Formats: sequence, C-alpha cells, structure tokens
Amino acid sequence: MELPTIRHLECLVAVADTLSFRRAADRCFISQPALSAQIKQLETLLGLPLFERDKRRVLATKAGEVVAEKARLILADLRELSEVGRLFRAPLSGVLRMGVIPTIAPYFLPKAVGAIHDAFPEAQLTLREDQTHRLLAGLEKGDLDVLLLALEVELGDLPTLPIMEDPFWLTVPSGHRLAKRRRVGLKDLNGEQILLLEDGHCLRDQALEICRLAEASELHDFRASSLTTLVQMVAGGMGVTLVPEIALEYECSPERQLSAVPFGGKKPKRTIGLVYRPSSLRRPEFEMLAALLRENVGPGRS
Amino acid sequence: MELPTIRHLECLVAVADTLSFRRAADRCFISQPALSAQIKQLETLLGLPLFERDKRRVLATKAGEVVAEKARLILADLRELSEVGRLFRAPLSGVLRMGVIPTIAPYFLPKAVGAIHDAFPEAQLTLREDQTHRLLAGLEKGDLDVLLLALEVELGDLPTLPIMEDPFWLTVPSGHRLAKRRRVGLKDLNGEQILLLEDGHCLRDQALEICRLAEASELHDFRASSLTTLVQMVAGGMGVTLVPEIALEYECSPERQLSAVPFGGKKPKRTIGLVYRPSSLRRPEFEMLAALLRENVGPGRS
DNA sequence: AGTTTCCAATCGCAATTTTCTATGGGAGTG
DNA sequence: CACTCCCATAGAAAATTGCGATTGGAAACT
Repeated sequence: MELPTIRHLECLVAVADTLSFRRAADRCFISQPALSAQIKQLETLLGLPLFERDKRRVLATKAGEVVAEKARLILADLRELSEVGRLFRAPLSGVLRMGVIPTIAPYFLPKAVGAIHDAFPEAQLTLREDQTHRLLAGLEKGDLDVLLLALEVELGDLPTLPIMEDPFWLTVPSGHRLAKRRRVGLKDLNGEQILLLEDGHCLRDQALEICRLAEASELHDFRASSLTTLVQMVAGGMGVTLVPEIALEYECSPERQLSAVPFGGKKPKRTIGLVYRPSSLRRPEFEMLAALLRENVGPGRS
Repeated sequence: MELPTIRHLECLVAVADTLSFRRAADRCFISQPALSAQIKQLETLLGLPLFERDKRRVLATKAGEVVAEKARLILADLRELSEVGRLFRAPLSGVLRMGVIPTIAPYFLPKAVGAIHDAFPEAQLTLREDQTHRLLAGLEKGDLDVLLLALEVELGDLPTLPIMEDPFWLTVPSGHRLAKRRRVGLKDLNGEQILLLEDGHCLRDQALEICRLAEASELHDFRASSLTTLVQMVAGGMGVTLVPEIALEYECSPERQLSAVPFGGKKPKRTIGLVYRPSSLRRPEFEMLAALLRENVGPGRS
C-alpha cells in the first residue's frame, strides 16, 4: 500500500484553497505541470477524482474536500513536528501566534507583552484579536498556537492553563443609587437595566448568565461593540454594566462620571487563561508562558 | 522552511520501535545505509540528535521519543487519508479493526459478525478482545479503527454511537431468597455479598457503583476473570452477581442452579455502542455499522 | 590473543522520481 | 479573429533516493 507524500498533500491543499492549478503551483513554488502531475498521481493513488476540471474552472469534488481537510491537519501536525528542534534548544524562541479576545487584549496585553519580551527576548509574538469562536477555529486549523481566553466558555477537551481570576465589578453612573456602596450583591441588581456587548463576545454571555441569576434585565437594542463604548453608555445614564477588574483602571476612571463597585459574597468572575491544542508539542512552552504571566500580570491593580 | 518527508517519519518510527538501524532498515524494505541517511537528514533538518549511537546499542534521545510519538500519529492519519478512496467507492469494504471488551464480545459478536458479513460482504473484520483502557490506547495509536464498549466509562471527547441498552439482571443461586421474585429493586441487594470481576473490567466498576447505591458489599478475595467463572461461583452459593442481559441466555440457564431476576423501577444498565477517533474519516461507515447493529442485535432475547 | 560477528557510517554509482521548458487545445473576451 | 487564461501532455534535465562495497569499532566466541 503506497502512501501519499507530503508534496501530494501540499499540492492538494494549495489547489483546494485557490481552486486554480496555476495559482496553486505558484504557491508551491513549482511549475504548473509539476503540480498537475502531483494531483494526478494522488488521484490515481486514492482511486478517485479530487477535482473536476471543467475547462473553465476547477471545482473540488466531495472527496477532494474531505481529503484536503484532513491533509491540512496532517500538514499542520508536520509543521509542528518540524519545529521541535527549536523547542528543545530554546524554549519560547521563534514565532508564537497568539489569539486574544477583545475584552482581554487591551487591558492584559500591555503588561503581558512587555513581560514576555523581557523574559524571552527570542520570542516573536504575533497577536490576533477576535471573538472566542473564531479564535478556536483558528487554533483547530493550526493558524494559531495558543489562545488567551476566558476559560468559562465551552472548550471541549482543549487543555487550559489558568492565569488569573478576573472578578466583575458593577459599574454605574456617578449619581446612581448604588454608586456610593462599598459592596454590592447579586440581589442589588434586581430590576436594573444592564447594558451588554454585542453577540459573540463571551463576556456578553457571562454577563447574561449573571443577569439571569440576579433577575436583572438586559437593555435591548443597545449592544455595544466594545467595553469602551459600553461604559460610555453607562456614563450617559442608560443603565449599568459589569466590567472585568482588569479593565477598570482603563475604562472606569471617576472623572468619567462612573463608579465601580466590587461584589461582595460570591463574586461573579471570569478566569483568564491559555488554551492550546491537545496535540501540541509546545505544552512545556505554554506552561512557562502561563507561569510568567501569572507572576507578571496578577498584582497589577492598585 | 523544509518539512520532513513521509519516509523520514517512517524511518524514524522504525528505528524508535526497533532501536536498531539494521532491523529498522529491514522493516522499511530499504538498505541500512539508506536508512542511516534518512535519519541523519532528519536530524539535520530538526537541528538535534534523535538517537544516541552508542557503538553498542541505539538509544532514543528525549527529543527522539517525542518526535517519534508525533510521527506515529501523523503516519496513522496519513494511512487513514489514503484509504479515503475505498471509503467513497465502497463503504465498509476492506479491513475494519474492531476492539471489543470481554463482557460484550462472546454474547454480542456472534450475531453482530454474521450481520456484518451479510450486509457488507466486502468487510474484513479484525477483532481484538481486551479491556477498555487498552482498547482506548489502541484506538488512540491507530492500531484499531473502532471499539465496541460500554459507553458509561469516561471517554473524553471521543465520539460515540449508541447501539443498545443492556440492563443488568440480578443472578442468584436457585435456592436464594430472591430467586423466585419477578422483580428486584436496589434495596433488595442490601446486605448481599456481591461477586465481581477482576480489576480492569468496566463491568466491575459499574457493578461496584451499583453496590454503593444499594449498600451491598463486595465479596473480597474472589475476583473472577470472566463472567462464566463469575456465575459458576454464584451457582456454588458464594454470593450473587449482576449479569448483563445479553449474557443471560449463555451464562444463566436454569439447569445451572441459577436464577436471573430483572430489576424493577430504575433499572441499572449499561449502554453498548461504538467509539471512534474524532479525526476519523470513516464516521459515515461507523454510522452505517451502528445502524446495522441496532437492527440486528436488539431483538435478540427470547 | 585472535577471530568472528554484528552494527552503523561513509562513499561512489545507479535507478527512480520530480521538475522544468516547450507546446497544444479549449474557452472565454474584446 | 486575435488575445488571454487555463490545464494537460511530452521529453529532457535535475534532484532525490537507494544500493553495494567498504571501513572501523565493539562485543562474543575459540
């Protein structure tokens, strides 16, 4: 039984991605006939057509799509394997592609990036800011190496490394009935109009859950696209909201007519941590990274 | 960035398995110098030594082990990919390596294998009988394609296809106080000595859990290695046990001085089903297989 | 001690595979 | 109808891979 070669898979994926033999050939840095030959070989090997050449456009067959999908995974694994040398020689050197959610990135990264750069000068950090579900897709596909998320979301069996807990603070307009309180409880939220982020943010889902527990209600038709917008709406008196502690000093300064009040008792919170692929060989690196971040971003609030 | 080739990985795995360049070369059907060259290339590519050649024996370095492990996974994925042609042309033809646990195999397989053979004459079924944890390891490594297990065990995120529920029956010696009952409940077990299988059988763990609920106690120092042994011990009057329904007609015939009584109310049971790798491309086949088994083994008890 | 045996590394040459350039033909485009 | 774009084919060139022969070192046997 003959196995396909790596080049077969590379060519296959290139054609599946570009739907063009010529562009695929360019991407593989080989001539177009060479690529045609590879695809043909692979089709012979598998005993099926992978693409319909329609004299006009190229279309992947069902089998082509399935095989290309699998091939992408294999290639990602292989790339990871080929990086193992760097991992053993110098942990956390080289490119590290990290995905971060928008409700963590602006508050957490300034300190984090600095700490990483100081501790691992060899590391080349590439950041992508996006919502949890898209980051997870990127991680799965191998486009990203590690994610920085709120670990409360459903992660399947992805391994996680918690870094810190991040309690939510209730943020209200300065003149609000709760503005002067030292502590609030969930019951205090009863009847409040709570402003939330737009769909897709995990922070929105967590806050919604808290609303449910507190019997507070969401203010509809007012979904903010960022925490900054959100607190501005609160300052404008449209309602109250929940702000993660790491965002407080940036978003809720008193001069903005805002007061932030911590929760007493059972504090609602999120857990910030790293997420990576279970098959990743870089787990030791990620553990070092998590340890570093735990030390350097925890005691950040005054 | 250069990627390793398939052959690199095959050679690496062969050497890691055999710890001998010569035997590895034989296994790869190439000459020893060719294999040496491959390993050397790979070491250059990764930038680290994978094996310590000790002039006497070959020893894998830490990196070598890690890389070989990953390589095995990649090769397994690749083999799966290369079988996709068969999958698309003729589902369930070719070799299907199935793992089955000992408390299912003898009772379930006779009907199942017949049904599979009738419905898919092209299928070449290879069976391995072993305990759950070893089967899972084999599935993970790619030695097995699909498992037939009791789905109550911890399976991580492995996908499952339930086939049938298999209630437990209480099996007692003919003269036992419960022998003539039409139904028993968990409370009836209170105070009974329950005989169990030896460690490692998932059926043992499930029965133990039931003991716990029923406040029955396990009879120590008497762990049977098979259900057959177990019921013989029951027939000998050493205690009672739980027998899965599918095993009843084989194990608990009345002439053996045994009575089997079903549970009433909330019946303790196990669920028999298929388990496969999440990355498997053969899911459609497994679904067909599960459907077939559901139809053909369910209404089997008289 | 001497000899045999076993193992892996090296070298040069041969076989195979891969890729390239050149070319052809179909199908849209202006 | 000329032009362009695209994929397939063909034959030659280049690269890769593999083999046999050989070397050198370390144990095992005589």
